[in-house]
Amino acid sequence: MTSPKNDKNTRTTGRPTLNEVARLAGVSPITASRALRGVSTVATELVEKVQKAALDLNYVVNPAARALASAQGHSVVVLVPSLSNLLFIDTLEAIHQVLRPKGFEVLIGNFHYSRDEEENLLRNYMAYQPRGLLLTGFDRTESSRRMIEASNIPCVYMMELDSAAGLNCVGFSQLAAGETAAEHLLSRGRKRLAYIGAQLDQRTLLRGEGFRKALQKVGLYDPDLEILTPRASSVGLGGELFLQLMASHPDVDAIFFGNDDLAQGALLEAMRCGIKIPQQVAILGFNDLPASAHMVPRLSSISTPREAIGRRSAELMLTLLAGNSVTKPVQDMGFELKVREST
Amino acid sequence: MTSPKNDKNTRTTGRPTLNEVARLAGVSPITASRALRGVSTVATELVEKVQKAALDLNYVVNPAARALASAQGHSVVVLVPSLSNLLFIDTLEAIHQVLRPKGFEVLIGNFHYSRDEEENLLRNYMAYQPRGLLLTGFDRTESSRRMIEASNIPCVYMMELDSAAGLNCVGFSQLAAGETAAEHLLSRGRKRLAYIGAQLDQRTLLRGEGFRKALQKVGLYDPDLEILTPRASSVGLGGELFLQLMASHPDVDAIFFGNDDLAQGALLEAMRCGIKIPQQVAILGFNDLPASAHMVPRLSSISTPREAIGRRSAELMLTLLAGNSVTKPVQDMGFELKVREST
DNA sequence: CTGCATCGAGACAGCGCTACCTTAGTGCCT
DNA sequence: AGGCACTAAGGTAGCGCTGTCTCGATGCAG
Repeated sequence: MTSPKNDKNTRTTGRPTLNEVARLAGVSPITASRALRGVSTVATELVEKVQKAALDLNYVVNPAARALASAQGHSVVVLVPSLSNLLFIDTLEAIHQVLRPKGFEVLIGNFHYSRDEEENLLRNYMAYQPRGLLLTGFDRTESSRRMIEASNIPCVYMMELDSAAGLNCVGFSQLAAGETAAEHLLSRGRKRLAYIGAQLDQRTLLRGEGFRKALQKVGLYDPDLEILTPRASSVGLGGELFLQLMASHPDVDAIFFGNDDLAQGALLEAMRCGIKIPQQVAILGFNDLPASAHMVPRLSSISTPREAIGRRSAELMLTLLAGNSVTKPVQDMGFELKVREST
Repeated sequence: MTSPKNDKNTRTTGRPTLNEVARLAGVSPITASRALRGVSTVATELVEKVQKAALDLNYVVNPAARALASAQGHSVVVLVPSLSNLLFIDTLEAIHQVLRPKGFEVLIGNFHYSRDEEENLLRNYMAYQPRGLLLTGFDRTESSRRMIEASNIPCVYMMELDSAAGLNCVGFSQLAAGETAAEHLLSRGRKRLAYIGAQLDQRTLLRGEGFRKALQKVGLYDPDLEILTPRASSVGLGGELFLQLMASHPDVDAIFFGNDDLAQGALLEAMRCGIKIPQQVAILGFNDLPASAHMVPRLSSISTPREAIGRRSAELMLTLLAGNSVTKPVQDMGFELKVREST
């Protein structure tokens, strides 16, 4: 409508191009390109002129052309194992918050806790020539690993720590979290401690391992008091497994759940059958989901820095992309035990 | 490592190109292009040869080059108002499930219930020349509307229905849902019915309006029994508003909450202060979140077809993109009242 | 006043793919 | 048998942008 030249040529986008910006600013296209990208070798005066021209024309770069010309996309790929629990949403949100203002497109892939699906996503997203990869944990197929290696794309691993391999990672020690859980329950004088975990990803297993080790140290570990299932974590499942455990082992006096939704389900089921929490059984959750503090009784939990991990990972990625050296490749964001009524 | 030619030219991606595929298949690049895109004018025999060559070389198209040459991206933009409650996750997941196998990239934008932010996202994503837009609801800025109009990009509106404007939309009647809520509570013999809504987006307001109309019809509407707050919906907030309402209007005997997390918070708070649900107050939620069926007492709720809306919206988009005519632009996916213990 | 290093700006070419037009090949009608 | 419509494949030329090289302008030492 408002466009003055209504060419019949359909191959153009119709949107203003860098050439037009350059013409309006009275400089060469190259200079306009550099000015808009903030390349330092352009005179301040020209930069301003170009920026004004771009604004006037309502110019936005064509990412496809840019990617093609520079053989590099302007995106960062984030792969998470799940979206359907809230865990990774906070992290994703924080990543967006950091990366978008810097002009990076965030491509989200959900691999549903499947290594093969992650490999597939990785293969597909590589076509976009992303500038960076933000991955969850270290557990992946050999092919995935090779692809990452071969691509030479900077990579940050989230959620777990692994100081050995010299990778960039931002997270907390899942092992230590499990230990802390056990120590807290032990400090309450409990003797028969159980661990219930679902959705057996690497992190859930590590937590369980930490928990087990702490119990073994004081000679209170009983393998019968460990329920691990690959089923997806949910409130309903938590209630179910809780009842199952209480039926088979009525003497249990404390349970650590691998995720808060499981623990919440247990609290609700306990209320339904009149099991007193924490008098008969202490219940400890993990992740400190928003509802946990409001449960009856209020659920003790280990709060995880999901938002901070996302933010820090993204910032670390920016550092890597800027080519700056990374002083601390392994960033332990810690966790916090929230003691409430259920323990 | 395995690459035979290690050119010093850094501008290339290093990945195999269509030209190499064509050469290996013994056809021209353009034929290879057509073969891989499934253009029908290529002989079956050649298509097979090209596909084999592509497979052998592990060829993946360069999306940037494709987008540049065809002046069209291969992405579909989805804009949702929030990720932090689970509502839109199911929908997004379903959209992915439909669109990714067809080769479309799904670009997700979260506009945090802000019209301005939506406009911003829209403007940014337009640069990617998306093939389609999946938007939430009809409430947006005039600029956004114009941008959508001017872009000429097919658009599907999710979550609400609007038969008047001739737009493609997939959802359910928020108004009818509010009415159903009121009718259900009235059928339980309740006389003092309240509505508590947070995060006042268009849909929450419409639900409230339906609820109000149904009450007005039977002369039981009392504006004092309506709490609306722009604060974000959460379990904690639900408990808070519930207490506030019970303090100011102890005679309330039924509450419809605009979202399940609010209702869950109310149930928990009620238990804490010994308010009997549903004897003293009936509580009805909305969206039927996973935990609701496990609350104590089990929460009655209106179940919304979030997954189906996503799937159907994506399918509708595929129809539009294929250039096929749409027989039913307005698709009512309905909702379902789940009667449980809390009413 | 000349020569050299330094720096800012432009010319050129090409990234990998596809739209458009052209050409070669097929069968079918007159 | 010749001409025609039609189909299948290829040639050509860009899409909009940026890497690389080149060139002119500037500043300073000799």
